Amino acid sequence: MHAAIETLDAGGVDALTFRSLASQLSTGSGAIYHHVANKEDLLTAAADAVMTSVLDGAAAAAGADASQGVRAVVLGVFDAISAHPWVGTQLAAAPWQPAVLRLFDRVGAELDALGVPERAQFDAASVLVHHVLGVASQYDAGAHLASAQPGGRFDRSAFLDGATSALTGEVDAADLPFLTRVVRQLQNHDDREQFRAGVEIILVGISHL
Amino acid sequence: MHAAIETLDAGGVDALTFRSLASQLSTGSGAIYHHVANKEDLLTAAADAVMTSVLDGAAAAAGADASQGVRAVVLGVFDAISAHPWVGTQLAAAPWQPAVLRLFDRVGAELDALGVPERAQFDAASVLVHHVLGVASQYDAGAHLASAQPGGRFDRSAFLDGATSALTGEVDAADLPFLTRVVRQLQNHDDREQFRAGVEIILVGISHL
DNA sequence: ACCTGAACACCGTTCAAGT
DNA sequence: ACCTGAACACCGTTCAAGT
Repeated sequence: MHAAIETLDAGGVDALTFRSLASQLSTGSGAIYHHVANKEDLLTAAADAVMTSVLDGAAAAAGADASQGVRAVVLGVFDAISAHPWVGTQLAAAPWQPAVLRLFDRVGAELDALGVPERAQFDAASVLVHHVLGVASQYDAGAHLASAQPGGRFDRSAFLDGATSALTGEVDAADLPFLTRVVRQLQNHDDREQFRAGVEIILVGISHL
Repeated sequence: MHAAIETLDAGGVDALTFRSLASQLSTGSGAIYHHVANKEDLLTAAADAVMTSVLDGAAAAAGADASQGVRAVVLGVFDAISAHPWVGTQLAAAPWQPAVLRLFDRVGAELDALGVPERAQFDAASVLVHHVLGVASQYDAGAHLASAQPGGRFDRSAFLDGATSALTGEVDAADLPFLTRVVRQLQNHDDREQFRAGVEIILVGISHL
């Protein structure tokens, strides 16, 4: 499992094959099936291991301030995904996998400590978790944009630079009037700041429940 | 493209191979590469086609009421994902693909019509889009749970039924105190209602910007 | 009991050869 | 110019054979 996470960190999901993992562990590829049921299981377990360690770390960072607890948890997960982009992909790939459940549970506990009414806790936790997952799913944009791009993708740097063609491939900037207009205020855009702003919007909404 | 969407609707992503698509079109597998660059491109284009048609449909449904515009768009996308689960997977799989950009742009336009201050529109649209994507990424749970499950997944029906083991595989219900406690109020839980509740929470937060 | 690694049944993708 | 479909380079997964 440790070895799998190393490979994933180094080369992403494509780099992790049963053959590569077997040779790294100096064993046969079939031997891995004695420890996991299949590849999906392997990725699920790897993501769960990362999430468990992140949530433990977030506990320490939050300290005694209940109002900062949710923020610490959720930003901790964001930072983990920045460091291990494959985790973001994996969280969004398999529904209700252990890593997501742990996150959900922890967010719910923090909301409880924050004094959110009991009947509203599930909905509230749900929005925060979905926000994290939504951001996570889009997060490896950087990694993808850094390499050569197939058609149909958004080139954010080109967009932000105000290049004539904001989009590569089949989508025309003229079809996206809002993004074209709003992009000017985003010259020094920071993914983490935007994630945080989203969390604050949601927390305001939750505080009115 | 039409043929690809049919195959995806019928059998999901696994059913769509270059060979199956080629035989359905009575051509050679290599011929498809004259129309798309690769498989990712094919899925991106298929999801974009669905999203474009959904957003056009949502325009009609919204009518003249500006305050219902965002809701109509976002619920329309949710319903489309219910009908075509592979779209949810695809939206969360490739970052900033055309389908996501169209959704983002449209949500932004609706927020503008709703009177959200200009400097707040990007953050606001971003939260709503991420919420949709987060929900989308978890949505094909039903499809997966219907079939035989490998370890490590959340069995929601078992959870909701209060079965002794809420989780299959390596995660223990005792590690999830919040979910274990809150699950009782979810006996007649409705995914669409919960999605809607999340949207309302976010809209309240946005209205305070 | 557990590991080995060749073999199987697939993929996506390419490309010489056809039309 | 466009299509064909066999061939290539991989996968995940299985399983008889070893230890």
